[in-house]
Order: sequence, then structure tokens, then C-alpha cells
Amino acid sequence: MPQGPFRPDPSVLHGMALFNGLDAAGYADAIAQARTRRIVRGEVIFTQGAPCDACHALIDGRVKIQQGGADGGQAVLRFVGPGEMFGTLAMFMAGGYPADAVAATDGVEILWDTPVLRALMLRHPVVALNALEMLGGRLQEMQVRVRELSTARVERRIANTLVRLARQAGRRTEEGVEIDFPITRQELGEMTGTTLHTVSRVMSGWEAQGIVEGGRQHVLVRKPHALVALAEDLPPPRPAAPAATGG
Amino acid sequence: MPQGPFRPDPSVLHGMALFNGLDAAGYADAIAQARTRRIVRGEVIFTQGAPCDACHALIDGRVKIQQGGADGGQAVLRFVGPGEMFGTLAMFMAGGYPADAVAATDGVEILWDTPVLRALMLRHPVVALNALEMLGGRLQEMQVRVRELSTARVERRIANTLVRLARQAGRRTEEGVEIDFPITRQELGEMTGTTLHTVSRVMSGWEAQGIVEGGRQHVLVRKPHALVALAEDLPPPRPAAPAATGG
DNA sequence: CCCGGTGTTTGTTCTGGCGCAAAGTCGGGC
DNA sequence: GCCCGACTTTGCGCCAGAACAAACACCGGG
Repeated sequence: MPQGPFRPDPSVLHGMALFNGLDAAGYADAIAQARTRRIVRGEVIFTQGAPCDACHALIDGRVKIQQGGADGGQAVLRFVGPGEMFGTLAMFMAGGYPADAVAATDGVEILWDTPVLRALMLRHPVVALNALEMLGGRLQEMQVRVRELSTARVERRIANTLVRLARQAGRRTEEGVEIDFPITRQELGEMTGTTLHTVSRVMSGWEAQGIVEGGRQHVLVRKPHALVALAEDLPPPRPAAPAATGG
Repeated sequence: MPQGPFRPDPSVLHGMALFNGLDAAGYADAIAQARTRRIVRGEVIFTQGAPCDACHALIDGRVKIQQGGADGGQAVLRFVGPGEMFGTLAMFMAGGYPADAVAATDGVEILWDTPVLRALMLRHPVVALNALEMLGGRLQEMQVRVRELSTARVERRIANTLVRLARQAGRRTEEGVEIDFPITRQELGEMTGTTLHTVSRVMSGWEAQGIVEGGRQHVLVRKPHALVALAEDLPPPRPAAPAATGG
């Protein structure tokens, strides 16, 4: 059942942090100016450098945000999930979108034209404060990632990346926590600052220890606690062994 | 002439991006609730994890923002200069300050208690929008840094770091562009995700080519264009030599 | 003027992880 | 059911850059 733009159901906004604390009139205001759109897997939603005409939020699906360098090097900045906004940075900055957005799965987005959302923020300052909170959260995450890339070795970085993915996009199953969208080793590499080869090697090692299980575009975390231990570089939790501390 | 807190001169706010577009009453409002404080070199202004009671802006001096990891690894996130705000992230997030702030030089800061600034933003939405612009700019910088750390080799990263420092804190002299505050090789290393040794080696190489000149806690960029070329990994600009392209 | 501490340079060794190469596997389309 | 392309795994050699180590320069203070 393909279809074009349509008016959103008001209830979708209630899950979005951007509108926390907004009164009913405000919601109506926001809804009235929004439009929604279906997205198909692989679709390029916007590209780095393109002028920013609208601000996006994802209702359903996953969108990969990546940035390419002059030298051709790519880095995956994040995967956007339902309820999250994206393409917001360009709204406050000259120079168009700072990254590419590509749909990792089919989905639905909701969007506001830039001036509309700007006006909305001036009319309802609480929305601006919510936006600050969101951007602040992302900034903090990026700072942590900068530190991580600066100081941690590859294995720990991959572990951290998987831990974050599991938290953000993990589906609990009886086998463990499963990343709920298709992701390649290449993409994991571009999220951690390494190559797909190293990601594959490291994950193979973990698989041999029963910590994770990999498949084609698929990752299952069997022992989340062990992964966290790796991410924090704690000594692996020995079942029972009062190992000497000195040394 | 040591002294304690004092009422700020209203003119200092006019240079600050946060108050762009604010009317006179708004300025008065902002000024009335602010206080200023002298800072001495080496002073710790706040530490990672400490509860955030106030939001800071620097009137004069330089402040280093750094984040430490559980493993002891440190990363320098940025150096704050006059007119810039810092400690703002904590205002929008639980968990206190996400990083340490240490004065790199003597200086003066102006600060607002967190609830005061929050209220100010609700009263004057344009301030919130300005804050979004600031945070957006920082987020974008961090994203670029993540990509850089993910994809670029050490030499290029150091070049980029110096280029950014020269732009942000460069003083034009007849010899070139001079970083206008004391900075150690260690700190440059922590800004680029490498060791002070590697920074020293790389800079020695550049010094031999006349691109930069180093001193104790001091850097002078003699050939900014050459540094930019390194940062972008362009082939070094040959004065005149149609060198063969083939390997 | 000497002295100690802090910061810098430089050498040597060692290794994590990248580049290259090739084979293997999976899934979807025809 | 087969084939093709996309994705993944694994081996191997190498090198950028870290770790270790030591000497050296500079600055401020006594």
C-alpha cells in the first residue's frame, strides 16, 4: 500500500522529547504544520552539504547518519531510531546538512519546514529548551566518543559501540540482546574508527567465547555483562578465583 | 590587585553570541543576575561529575576543558576563549559537569546560576535559540573530530588541531601566526589522540621544513598554508616542478 | 648563580591493527 | 534450484605509532 504525504496522527508527537511539557494548544500547533512521509530502505533522505529545508523526526524505522571526509573516509555518527530527531543541526547553522542520512530500514518520518519549527520555538520556549536538552545529550555522547577514540584500543571501542547499540536498538530475546536492524561489519567499523576486517576478527574472538553471535548484517549479544566488562576493560569476571592483586 | 566577586560592566555582554538580538531590557535582565570572578592560571573551575550550580562564560583568559576516562586516559575537548561559554552542557543534563575546566591562563569569568539562566531563556526565547546555535556549532565540531579521529592518521590530525588552534587563538605576527596561550606537547597530544612524543617528533619534522616553530609551551605557525595543505593531505605545494605523477 | 622541576627532544624496541589477498557463505532474484 | 553479488572470514606481512628510556633545555625561585 504505497502512499504519499499524509497528515500525521496527533498521538505520535506525545512520545517525542521535543514536545515534553507542551500544552494541548501547542501540540495542535505543532501537528498542524507537520507532514509525514514514508521511507524505503536504502533511500537517501538528505546529503551532506545540501541546503536544509526541513527538520526531521523518525516515527518508525532506522536511519544511518554518516559523514564523509574530503579524503573519502567515512564515519558513521549514529543510527536514529523511532522518536528521535535528525537533520536538526542544519537548522541552526549555515552550510546545509553536516552529514548524510540514509534509511537503514523502511520507515516513516515526520517533518517540519525549518522556519516553521523556528517560529514554533519562539512561540513555545519550552520546545527550544527541549531541543537544547536533546542537542546537549548528543554533544555529550560525541564528547565521550572523542575521548574513546583518543584513548581506547580497538577492542574496547568495538565493545562500547555494541553496548551502546544494544541499549539503543536492542531487542531482548531468550538468547540475549539482539540488534534490531541490519548492520554490516563495515558500518560497525565506521562507527568505531576501524576496518571491517578488524571488526570481524574481534567479533570472531568474542563468538568463540560465547559473548556474541554474528550473522550476515546481524548481531546478537549473548552475554551483555561480559561485553560491558570489555568496554570498561575490567578483568573478565572470574567465577571463583582469589587472584593475587600484587604484580 | 586581588578582589572578589564584582558587578559586571554591561558592555561585556554585547560581544557574546548568547545575547544576540536581545533588547535592552533583556540585557539589563541578564546583567542584573550575573556575577563575575577572577581566575588564576591552573585553577580548577569545575570538575567532571560535580553538580552544576552555574553556567559560565569567559570574559578574558583561556580555559581548558578536558574529560578523563575510567581507565585514566585524558582527552582535551577544547580550549575556551574570551566571549565563549562553558559548563553549559551540565545545565541541560543530569549527572553534573561532563568534563573538567582548568584555567590555562589568568582570566575573568562571568556566571549565572542555572535556574536563573533557564528562566531567562523562558522569558527571552531568542536567548534559547542562540544557545541552540552555540551548542549546534559545538556538536558539529565534535562530529568532525570524531570523523577525523576515525579516519585520519596522526600527522594530519595534529595539523588539523594546529590549524583550528591558530584560527581560534592565533595572534598574527610578522613571523607567522602564534598560539596566544601556553600549551604543552602533552596537551596537543591529548587534543589529537596521540602521545606527547609523537607530537614532538611530528613538529620537529615540520620545524625542519620551516612550517612551524616550537618552544616551551609555545607554538608559532610560520607557514599556515602549508599546514592547511597537510591537514587536507594535499600534495605539498611545489613552487615549480611538474613532477611525474606515475609511481 | 645554582638547583630542581617541568617540559621537550630523540633513540630504540615492539606490537596493534591496517593493507592486501583470497576464499568462503549467505540470501535474493531469475 | 542455480547463480550472482554482497557480505564475511581468515591468513600474512608490514608499518605507523605507542611504550620505554634517557638525555637535554628552559624557567623560576632561593
